[in-house]
Amino acid sequence: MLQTTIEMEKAAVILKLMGDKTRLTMLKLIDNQACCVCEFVEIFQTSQPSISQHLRKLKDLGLVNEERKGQWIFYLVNKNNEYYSFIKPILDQLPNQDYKLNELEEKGTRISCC
Amino acid sequence: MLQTTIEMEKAAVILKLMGDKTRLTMLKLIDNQACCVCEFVEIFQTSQPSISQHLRKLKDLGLVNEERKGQWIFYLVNKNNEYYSFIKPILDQLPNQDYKLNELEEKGTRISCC
DNA sequence: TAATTATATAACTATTAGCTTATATATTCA
DNA sequence: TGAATATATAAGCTAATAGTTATATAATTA
Repeated sequence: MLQTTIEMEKAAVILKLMGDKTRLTMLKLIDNQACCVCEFVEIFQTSQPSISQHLRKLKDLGLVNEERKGQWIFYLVNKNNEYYSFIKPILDQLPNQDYKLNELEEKGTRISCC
Repeated sequence: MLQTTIEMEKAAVILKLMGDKTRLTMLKLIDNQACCVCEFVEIFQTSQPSISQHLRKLKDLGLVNEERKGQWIFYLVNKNNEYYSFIKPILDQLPNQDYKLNELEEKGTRISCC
């Protein structure tokens, strides 16, 4: 078969991280477009440290990249990560979450990255 | 797109369940062939209640089916479950675990279901 | 340069999850 | 029917996880 294979251990770690609604939604969102911490705070209506801690876990596994743009730090799914091919088919089955960003856009609280 | 879609909430619950090495390996094994509790106990070298509790969680979500054959209860991935199409592509990326059953076969501890 | 804004991190707390031990139930077999 | 085998479940313990509060760092702006 042409299927890629991943060690069970690693797969379980990744799936556990994805098995959290906040992190899963984050990944789905930033598979398309970069988002900064303060946007996540508004989208998920939770505290900034909570968001940062979720992002930290995703970053530690290499699933996301961060990029500072001035005072903001933008996060984006790391498509070069060796496990991207594992998570991509999962993300593709999830409902699009872009409406969450559109809501920010309408409220004028979207941070447009240059 | 022709992609199936699943609610975020449900997806997160399923991924969390799959994010455990024991349960993930179980699912991969019984995607092909039925296994009974005592086989899992031997494969994972853990206690019977622990195995039963893992299976219980998978069963509660409808991911697996059980079928009694005499004194044994065999478990199998439920391919009729509405979320099977969600988990199948994940399982397909995992390395085949059948060698674990082959080991039982050699040791003579495989329970052959009629 | 001081105040403000964005983010990260550390410490603490509460909740959850997994395992163990003990026990109950169901089936088989002598 | 009584003993043995297979499985489930409940209760309790411990470890892991997620969130909160407090604080530190970095960049921006007045």
